[in-house]
Amino acid sequence: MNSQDVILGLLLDGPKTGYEIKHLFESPLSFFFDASFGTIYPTLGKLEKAGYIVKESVVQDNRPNKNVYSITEAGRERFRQYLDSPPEKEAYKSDFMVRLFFGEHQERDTVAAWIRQAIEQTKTELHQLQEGKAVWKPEMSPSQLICLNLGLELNEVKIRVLEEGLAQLLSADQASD
Amino acid sequence: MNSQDVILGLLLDGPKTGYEIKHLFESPLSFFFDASFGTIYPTLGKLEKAGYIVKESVVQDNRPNKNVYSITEAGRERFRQYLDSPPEKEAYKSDFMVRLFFGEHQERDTVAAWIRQAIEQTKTELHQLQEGKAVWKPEMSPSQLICLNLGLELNEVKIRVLEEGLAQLLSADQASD
DNA sequence: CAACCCATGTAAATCGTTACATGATTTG
DNA sequence: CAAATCATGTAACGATTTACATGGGTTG
Repeated sequence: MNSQDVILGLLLDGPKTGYEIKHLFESPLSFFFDASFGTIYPTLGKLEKAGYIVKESVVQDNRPNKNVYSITEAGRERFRQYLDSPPEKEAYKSDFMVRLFFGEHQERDTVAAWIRQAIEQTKTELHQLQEGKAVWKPEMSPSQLICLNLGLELNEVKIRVLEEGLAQLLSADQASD
Repeated sequence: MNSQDVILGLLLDGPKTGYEIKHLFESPLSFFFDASFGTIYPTLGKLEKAGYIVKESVVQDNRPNKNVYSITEAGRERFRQYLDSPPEKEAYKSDFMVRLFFGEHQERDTVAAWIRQAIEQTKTELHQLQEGKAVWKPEMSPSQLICLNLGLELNEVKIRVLEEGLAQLLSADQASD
């Protein structure tokens, strides 16, 4: 899976500009995949050259002109091929967790501060997802709802496990208190 | 955070070869970060050139010679700088979830099959982590235990949410039955 | 004797981020 | 009038994966 596959998937729903695609990454999808303009525009170029999408230039008044891309039959076929390929292994890459993994080399209070900060940040993200759910829910497919729910619950468990871990860390050894 | 930071962190505990480092990625750490030989060896080379680690060649009988790397004071300082830098955003990149996100364009039974497979795979990973926990637990630091617990619980929720989602998906519309 | 473990490395290819570059219009 | 929105793109750089390349020793 790469940006080509995801962008083709997004275009299944209808023609879009690169700018609009970027905005679609501010949905539950962003929890599992994200792309910047620096990826989106070159990818659209590649997909067009390969014949998977076609560009239509739209001249606008009072706005910059835009390029609207539509998926072709070749593009749909390419997307089907992606779905036929074996799914890649999941990768939960977490800088914070790596730091925590090396926590034994730090002061207990330093690690505790890291964890508290991670909890706060996760709570913020959870609230954003919860607000997002209220907004997006009506237009989401059942499948997408599962994605959103997973994002929500993953954050909830993370908060719970970190809170429990913090408590254990602080009770385990009282040396510096 | 990149492989340099993680490898320095691993060497805080004592000198290691590239081969041994690779094996350390078969621990709870692999849940949050992984690296292949193609990353490890060039990274060790860079770290050595930068003076963050030093190499000692060890000649062995009946085995290929090995290069044992130790962290230097400059390396420890570099690791401290990494810890002082702001943690990067987490990235839960999931091919399966992306596919699920586009599930509305597939047959309901196809999506259900995807979900069932994901549940099975997650259960397998969960069991492996549980077995690993029994093995590693005695030698793990409190911080590392939090990492492991998070890995465990994240998998558990994922299974629960997918099972619930599957049930809803199948009950929501009975059209094809 | 096949398979696996030990052990190190290189090269090509792919992929992606960040920063740069531009510029009109609308909104507070 | 500053900031945000709309809108597209390029270039440099960095990171990583996969495959290739080698080869002796041990174990079942």
